[in-house]
Amino acid sequence: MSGSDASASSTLKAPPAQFDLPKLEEGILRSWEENDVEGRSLRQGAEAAHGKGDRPSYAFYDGPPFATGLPHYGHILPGSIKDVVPRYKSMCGFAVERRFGWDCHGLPIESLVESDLGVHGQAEIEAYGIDKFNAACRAGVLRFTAQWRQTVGRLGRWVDFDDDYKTMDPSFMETVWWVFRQLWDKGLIYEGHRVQPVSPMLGTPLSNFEVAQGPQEKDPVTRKEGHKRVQDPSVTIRFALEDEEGAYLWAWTTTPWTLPSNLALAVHPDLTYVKVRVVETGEIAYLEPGRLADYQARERVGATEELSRIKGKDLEGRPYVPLFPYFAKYREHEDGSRWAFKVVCAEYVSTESGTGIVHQAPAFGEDDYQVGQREGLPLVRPMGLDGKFDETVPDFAGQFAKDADKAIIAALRDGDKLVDQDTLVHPYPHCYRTDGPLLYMALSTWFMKVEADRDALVANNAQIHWVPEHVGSGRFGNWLGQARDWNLARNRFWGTPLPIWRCDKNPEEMVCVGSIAELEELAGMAPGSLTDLHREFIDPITFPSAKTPGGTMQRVTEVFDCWFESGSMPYAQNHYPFDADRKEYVENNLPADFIAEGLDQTRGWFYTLHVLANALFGRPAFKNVIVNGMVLAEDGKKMSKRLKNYPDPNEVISKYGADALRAYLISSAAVRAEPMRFSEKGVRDTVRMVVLPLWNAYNFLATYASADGWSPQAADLDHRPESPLDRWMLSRVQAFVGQLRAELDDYALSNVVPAFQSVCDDLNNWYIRRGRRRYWRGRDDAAAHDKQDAYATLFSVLTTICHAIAPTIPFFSEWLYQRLMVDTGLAGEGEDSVHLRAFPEVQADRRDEALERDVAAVRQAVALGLAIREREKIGVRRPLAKITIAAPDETVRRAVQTYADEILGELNIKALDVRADDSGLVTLSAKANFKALGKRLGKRMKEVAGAVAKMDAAAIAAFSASGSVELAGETLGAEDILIERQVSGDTAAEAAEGMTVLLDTKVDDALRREGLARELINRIQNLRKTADLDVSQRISLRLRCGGELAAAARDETLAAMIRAETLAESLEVSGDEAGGAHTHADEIDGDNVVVGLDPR
RNA sequence: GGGCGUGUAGCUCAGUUGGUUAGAGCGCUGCCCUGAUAAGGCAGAGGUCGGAGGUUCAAAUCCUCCCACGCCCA
Repeated sequence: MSGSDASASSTLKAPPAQFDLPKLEEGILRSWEENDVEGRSLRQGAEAAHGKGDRPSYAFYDGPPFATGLPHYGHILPGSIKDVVPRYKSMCGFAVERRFGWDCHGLPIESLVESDLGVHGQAEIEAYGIDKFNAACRAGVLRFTAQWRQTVGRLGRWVDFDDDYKTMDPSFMETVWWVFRQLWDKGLIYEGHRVQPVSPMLGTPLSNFEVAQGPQEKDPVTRKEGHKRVQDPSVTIRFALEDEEGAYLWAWTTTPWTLPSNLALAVHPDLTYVKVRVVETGEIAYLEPGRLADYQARERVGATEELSRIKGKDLEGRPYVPLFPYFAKYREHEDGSRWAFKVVCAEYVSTESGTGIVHQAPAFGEDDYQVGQREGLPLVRPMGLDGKFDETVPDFAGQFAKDADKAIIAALRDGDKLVDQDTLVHPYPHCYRTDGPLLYMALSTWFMKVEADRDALVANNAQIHWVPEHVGSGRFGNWLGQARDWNLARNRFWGTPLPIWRCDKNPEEMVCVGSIAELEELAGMAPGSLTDLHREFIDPITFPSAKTPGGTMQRVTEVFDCWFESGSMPYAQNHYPFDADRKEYVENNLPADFIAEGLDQTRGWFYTLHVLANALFGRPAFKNVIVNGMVLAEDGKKMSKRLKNYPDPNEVISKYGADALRAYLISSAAVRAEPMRFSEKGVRDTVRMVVLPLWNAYNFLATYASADGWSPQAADLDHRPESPLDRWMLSRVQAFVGQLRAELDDYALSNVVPAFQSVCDDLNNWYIRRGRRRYWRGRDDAAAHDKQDAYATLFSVLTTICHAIAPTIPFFSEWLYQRLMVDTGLAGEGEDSVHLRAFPEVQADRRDEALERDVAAVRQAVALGLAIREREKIGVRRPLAKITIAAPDETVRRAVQTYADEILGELNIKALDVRADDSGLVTLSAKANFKALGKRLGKRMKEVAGAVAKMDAAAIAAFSASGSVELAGETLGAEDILIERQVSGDTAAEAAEGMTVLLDTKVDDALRREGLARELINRIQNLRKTADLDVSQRISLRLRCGGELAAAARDETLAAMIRAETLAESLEVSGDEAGGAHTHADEIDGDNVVVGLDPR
């Protein structure tokens, strides 16, 4: 990328003074653009999809978002996941096709266009013209694609927007037809009814989405959206039993307009009903006794006399006289058996309201419809979508259903069929557009059979690797287990039309068209003349019936549920099977290797992909899926544009950087499908905790390498260094690479960033911290080869980490790669980006687990030593004479002995004493091992535990020696008692698992003076820093001080140390003057000191 | 109403087949260290483990009910 820079030196450049991640990222974006880096990566995938290239393909499906809104965190989170995995797989040698997709059809855009045009509902749209309406949808649907491309690109996501797929493309739509035709041929498609909410004023059925958009008055009781509290009639009607003279069934309804369509009465099979005589009128009635009491309590019914009790199921089948004459023909089948107007059983009948006997109009309620289907009742729907009664109900013909309520009630009263009339205020769904009440009615629609194939769906699901696992086995698995047939059709306009042509003379005769060519042939059109499959082009196409003389085949009016289109995406994005070029690719890459979407897609895209792949190919649609949880606002609420309770994603990226946002998101609970609270502070902290440590490490290397003129090109980077510190760090990095590979191979993204932070911590706070002096030596130093090792090791460690983290933080890793490999001329042909390189392999021969354990022991000893110094208030600058480390484990003892210099240097101590026995340092106490003893002892546990706790030093010693003890009548073995070590409060000691550390806190004159010398060095270094001197600047130094400080500064050895540490070529100590270009006055142990220095 | 999750320190989260001082990181406070670091080290404060019952010698963990939040379905 900077290959054009002819003057590129092979040494590392000094690091930039400022760390500005967003700015750095924008530079990387430009260089990716200039050098076609993203394009080269994407083309590898595209080539594989066309059967070219030599890389094995890794199939990734990108789920299409609706393009009608702007991208938000609900897209950015899965977008990040969808970038990390393909980048990783690309670095692992696969070709990953990554095509962006757009969901173009459906309600979101239709609703927007309805608003824009001010045209609402089926009738208005048809009057306006489907062609014009669809043209407006087409023109508007991609209005935000530029913003999407900008945000997704800025996020660093590599995905092909040029070769994207759109569900409105003719090629996509043709494959949807093909998919449907396959289902048709397999006999999986049937015509049926579904009860749907209808807005009568719009003359249109509404989707659940539209219903929920209704009046925003959230009902305080049901808390249902889209409902509004209205007053409705509440009527109780008597139905005369045919088989019992003078006896009636009392039923209740709030929708009198459905009574003309009554076909049955439902009772709960297990409820008990009473037969009573109303004292006042002598009428005999059946109903549920609790409900009767309620009517009586409200004084709607007078006193009654109970005659008998009967179970609901014993009422089943009893015939009654039709309430109205209109559909009395359904009373009996042709064979004379009872058909309608009888009592049926239904579990859903409740006793919360009404009479316990429910009026059934199968065309006007979901429950009624189900009961009607089960009982074989006819479907009677005496009105169209406009809600007006037709001629089959002559008394009310032309009246709107709700308006007819009054007349119907009056008719019932006149016929003496009304027991009670009241009103009721209750929540009822209303139209989001017209504000009028919705009517539920059974409408004809098209279904795909799913229920029959549940077993196969479940079996195929077992092959899918779900992350997290519980979504697959729980939510998704349960859903499959009770899957219902899929209503595929919508009475809408902007969608892929159902390719069914029906004969106008014989509705039974249908043709399902599976391709454009087939339709052209049927309709006698010139091949290639049909270029668009939307309704305005397809609906007018008719052709003569092949079976019914004089019949004309006309398309049914419905379009597909847009979920059917997105579920067809694996085939449709490749124009399968029509595109010969990609046919094989599609077949070879089913199921896909990987998809990722949000938890809300469980019943959405995940489901439709699965159902269609199962129906078409008998296979699952994907092998691995990461399900992310929902991103909530910081307050735990849903993110809401209206409430503005979250920061704009573009602003967050330009403020903190995309790498920070990505790292933050993919480390969150959301990648385990749990909800996460998005916090801007979290992103900010991620810069500091994830990106900066790596920058700091590079900064260190670059600072010294450029000062030293060290060149990685001249170095032997494969050299096996001798220093244990180097070997440890190299081993540590191999462990990191292995861990990252394991996590990524398992699609467990949430652990990637913590593993990276951990290795950076070891790099910065142990490897560099302990090794920094190795980089200070001059060129001619006798230990020059050690310095070479130090540079080479640090360089190779940074390079490896840079590659391994590249999929996660693509920008900073690219920047680092440019500095380490490209600027220095190490990158070869085609290696100009880290993202075109191979992911690091684990080099097992560089792993040294024993060494890693040793270093862990050393670091523990240091931590304990620092804790003691803290408690004893002895700063680390003050040297101490001796540290004693007691450890029973021999390998630990050998480790601290071997790396004694590290411990002594880090803790500023002169001598180390290692021993096995810590008996002089700690007191021992005994505790029962509950886990081991609990099961065995049961109730005696408490008593024995008490006895163990009381063991004294002698008893513990005896137990340690023999490995067994008798307590409270129980024989306890070595496993049953835990010995705990505790240092006594008055010794300078600390104990931890397997190790006890003691410091000798006695300070003699020599130690004290050395401590003072180090204090002086500290003041001088601080002054150098405030004076902003270069780290290699030589100085001359003057100190004004007296007493012990002067004695320390005049001591020959200590003075040499001061000069060496501070790069002082001269050192004067006087009692009065300490002038110079830079001076600083301070106090050490109560004595004044003035430091003066001049650059030389 | 149903299904699936979630609820542990101010924040983000660990917490193994139930096992006895409930942990980490961040933040806060104090001290220390600094010849790379925008850092770092050591410690401290901070918890009715959502609530109530129950099982058990022993419950954050198992059971029941309830509450809150999220997604999906009705």
